[in-house]
Amino acid sequence: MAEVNKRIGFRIRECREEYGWSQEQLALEAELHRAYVGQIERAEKNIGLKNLAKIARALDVPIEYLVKK
Amino acid sequence: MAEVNKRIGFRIRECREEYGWSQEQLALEAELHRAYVGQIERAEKNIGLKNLAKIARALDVPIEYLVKK
DNA sequence: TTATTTGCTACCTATAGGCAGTCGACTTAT
DNA sequence: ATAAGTCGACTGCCTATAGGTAGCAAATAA
Repeated sequence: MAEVNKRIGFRIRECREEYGWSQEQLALEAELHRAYVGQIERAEKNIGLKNLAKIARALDVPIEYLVKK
Repeated sequence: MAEVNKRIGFRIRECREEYGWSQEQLALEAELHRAYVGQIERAEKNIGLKNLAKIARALDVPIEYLVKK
């Protein structure tokens, strides 16, 4: 998967762990499925903007923080 | 389509017009199809990160500029 | 041990990604 | 004027994959 997907996967995991959240808890907050969240963190899916926005909102960070180099 | 898609569609168009580029020229630079670029600008598709990165590179702007509020 | 969490697989369906072609509005050359 | 060219809006269509889920194995913690 593209480098940009690895980057945001890593950032999402980082933020999630700061909260001490499990993937399942994040999934709940973002209204997504836990397995899907895992796939995003592992950069197995090329996430679309809508779901990226959902996750950013759940983590209370701006989208640009997740995508920035 | 989601508000985030409208925002980036507008930003892409803005940047493209600053270059004086047609949708076709941007499509060429970004290695995408002209009709698809039009759909993104009109927020008719929920763009994925990979293609967003392609367009940002073509426009020589950071991705975060396109997604920021 | 037992409970919790994550990794991973296989699978389905909704839609993104991608393309051809038409249309109307403008511009420009003839 | 008008024919030719440019551009963006828009449609319809195909296929690749994102989005979403179930289930189980393998870590991790308690």
